[in-house]
Amino acid sequence: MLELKACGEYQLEEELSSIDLHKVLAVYNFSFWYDGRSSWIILDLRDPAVALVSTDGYVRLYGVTCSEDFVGELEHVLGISEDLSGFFKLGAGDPLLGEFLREFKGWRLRLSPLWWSLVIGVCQQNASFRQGWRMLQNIVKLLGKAARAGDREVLLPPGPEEVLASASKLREAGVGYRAGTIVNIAKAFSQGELSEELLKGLNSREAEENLVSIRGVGKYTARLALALTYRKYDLPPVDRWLGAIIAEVYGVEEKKAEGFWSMRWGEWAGLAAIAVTVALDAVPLRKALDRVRRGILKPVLEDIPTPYSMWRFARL
DNA sequence: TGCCAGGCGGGGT
DNA sequence: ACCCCGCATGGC
Repeated sequence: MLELKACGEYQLEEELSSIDLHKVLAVYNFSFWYDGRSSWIILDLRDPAVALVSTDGYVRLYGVTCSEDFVGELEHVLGISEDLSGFFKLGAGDPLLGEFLREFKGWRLRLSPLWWSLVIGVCQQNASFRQGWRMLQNIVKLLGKAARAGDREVLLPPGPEEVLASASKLREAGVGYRAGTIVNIAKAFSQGELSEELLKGLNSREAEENLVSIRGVGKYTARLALALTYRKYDLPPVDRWLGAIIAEVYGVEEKKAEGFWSMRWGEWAGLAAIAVTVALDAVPLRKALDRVRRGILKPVLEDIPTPYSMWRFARL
């Protein structure tokens, strides 16, 4: 098994004054990474490194090789120094997100490696929230790699190489025809055509252009990945679900929803798009429209998996 | 049991 | 620039 060395422990302090770590760790997390008290955070998949972060701010760092950069990298992944004041100001009183933003002021989006963000996007294609996250759970369980961090064990998502080495297992994970796209992405990484560093310096347009050149990766998947990996929020991933909700709430035509959303949220449009999925518990479109009409605009469901509650469910 | 769902690409017009 | 269809899979 992969052995990760203990690379140090420390307490997050002043950074936490405005952060609600439970919300940061709970949103879009799996039960095998977060148990309500502490969560595994992936710092690096290539040269594996993880952090175990408790809701009280205590941090343990582990890696195949230790690096001074782990502390800064963790802060980046958790978003604890991200200044969202402009976002919250812009969202105050918004008919769709206003209430959610008041309650989730301490939430920050956790980042994923580019490779994994793209897989997340692909699994959302033409599937319900629940089916998509079940695929991801299956991929980690069937193809992931176990690592020992100190006296604990952690399951890491497969990297591109692991996926290429056992691509047939993708079908077992229930991803259907998406398997081809995931393999295409894995090849792009493996052959060096694509890397997280490569896109970092590009603006969102250029990065999107680069990503959609992979067969099976379109605008939605590319933009979701830009938000989930780089906090590039200026190009929002607006799918049919969000488009229909925007049309309902703001009274615009569905085909103009994306343009409206970009205008409304500016540099925060991508984060706002993701926030809507959390606020509405990612329920299927009909129910989401119904909730919007009834004004239920923050997470309320506990008994079924939702973006905010899925960490409680061993099986999605 | 048949639909059909946070997309996508390829084919039409 | 649109519009429309098929697509693997699993849940309702």
